[in-house]
Amino acid sequence: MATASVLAEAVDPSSDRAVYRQIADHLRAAIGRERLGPGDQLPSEAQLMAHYGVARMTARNALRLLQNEGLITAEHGRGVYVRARPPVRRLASDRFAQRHRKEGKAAFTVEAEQAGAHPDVDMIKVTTGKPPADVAGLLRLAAGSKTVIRSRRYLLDGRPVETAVSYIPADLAEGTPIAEPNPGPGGIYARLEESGHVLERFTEEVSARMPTPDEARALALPPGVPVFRLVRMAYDTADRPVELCDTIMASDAYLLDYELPAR
Amino acid sequence: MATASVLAEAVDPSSDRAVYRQIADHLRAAIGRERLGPGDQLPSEAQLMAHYGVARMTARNALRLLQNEGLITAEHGRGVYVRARPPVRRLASDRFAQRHRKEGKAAFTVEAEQAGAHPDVDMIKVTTGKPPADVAGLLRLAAGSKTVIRSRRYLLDGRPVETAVSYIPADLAEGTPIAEPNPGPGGIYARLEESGHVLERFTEEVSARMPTPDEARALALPPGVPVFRLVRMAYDTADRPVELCDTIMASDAYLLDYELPAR
DNA sequence: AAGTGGTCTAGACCACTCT
DNA sequence: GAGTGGTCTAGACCACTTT
Repeated sequence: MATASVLAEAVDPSSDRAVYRQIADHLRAAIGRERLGPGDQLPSEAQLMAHYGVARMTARNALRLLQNEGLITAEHGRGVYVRARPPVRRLASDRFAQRHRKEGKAAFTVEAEQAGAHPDVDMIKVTTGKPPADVAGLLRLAAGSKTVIRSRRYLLDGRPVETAVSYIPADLAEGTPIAEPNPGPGGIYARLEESGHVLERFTEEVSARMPTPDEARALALPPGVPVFRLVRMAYDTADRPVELCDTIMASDAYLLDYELPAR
Repeated sequence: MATASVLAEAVDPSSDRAVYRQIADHLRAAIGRERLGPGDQLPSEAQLMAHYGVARMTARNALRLLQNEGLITAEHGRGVYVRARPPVRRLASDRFAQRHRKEGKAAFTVEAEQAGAHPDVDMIKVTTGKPPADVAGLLRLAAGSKTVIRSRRYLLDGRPVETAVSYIPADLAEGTPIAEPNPGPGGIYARLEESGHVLERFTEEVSARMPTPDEARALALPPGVPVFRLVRMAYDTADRPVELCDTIMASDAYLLDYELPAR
């Protein structure tokens, strides 16, 4: 029972600061000072009510605040726990370099195995159709042009960490394994290079925001965990964009590494 | 009054989905379909109560859900509004390239003016002292070594968007303008290069999470807006790390651009 | 003064988990 | 069955903004 050690203080009812914020401050401090570590159980709502002499909603508001800060997760019927940070996957800036592709594996697989984790891909769906207007523009497609659309979800040790949708111009993809659920060894980049579209560079555009309800479901995200959105474009040696990949990632599972030029 | 047009539907009390979630779904859909655009006012709590026949907490819970998704902001005494997305600053991957520095301006200033915004820096604090252990390790400092610690906050058109703390090994910085609040034209990178530490490359490590209360205050963040954390390291031509910069950025104000090698 | 959101109380019933 | 969190009601008083 973590209760006694955590709740040494009482709230100051004369303070300007709302009572539920003061309770949250106490708990946050306990987590920060590591009196409460990842996975530890917090006092129950009933214990908070008794200890601070407050109504249930006040105790709940304190907990909700911490939940939205990403510090704790509530488990129905079990209790409230300090959020256990999942192992972080470090994405190196050279992860799409040709040398990694040569070994016949896709980038996700190579990296996961290096990290000693079991990679998996599910919810694979491959179709052909007109992409959204902004995607068509970025791929410099003529009006009405179609793309192969590949969507899938990546899992690490069974935990979903990333969903991605790729758009490849139909003239590069149709009739090739790129339009099949399994694009073969090395992934679609290997196929593109085989057909003469050697890759020259990638651009990546990173943003962060809270997930939509759909995204939270697909990635099994608890409250308080934002997502990264990565929009990556692949260019061939003729500087033609040959793929746009729109990715949503659980931000607590990733650390993105980049290298910047100094000249 | 947006009310009538927005609240066409009623909740299904027999549904498994909680009533407040159903109300949130309605409002979210109205925002998504652009029946409610940025800056538009949502129905008040009283209006939601009357329309759906629910208690106040139920209406509030619906609004809180949307607030935590970053879709709306509540303004005490005024009402609840669709969040107006601030203009986004695009950070190019070559923003620290030497050629930008040559003009005698710091990276933040150059970029802001290009975007037609008024840049500002405040809360500048420069000290000398022992850095945190992880920082010392990354800078490859001997035990007990000191650094110049430069912390500041950046504003764009008056809105705080970023706080940053730089650590520069004391042997490179002490007695130079780097240890002064104003490091002179071109910023600290120009000073480092003048003293023979020509910059070769930067690494940048990007993560995202919800802000701490301190960070939310410093960046004036409403609920539902995550932060980026950028840890940048600068290396000179001898591959010595000459600076570590730890940055917290309002994620709704930034879009990070990177370029990745394909070989 | 009227309307808005912010905080708080004191209950109720429910669904889930564990023993 | 006991304990946990999830939802919901029906009130109250307050602080802030606008008219």
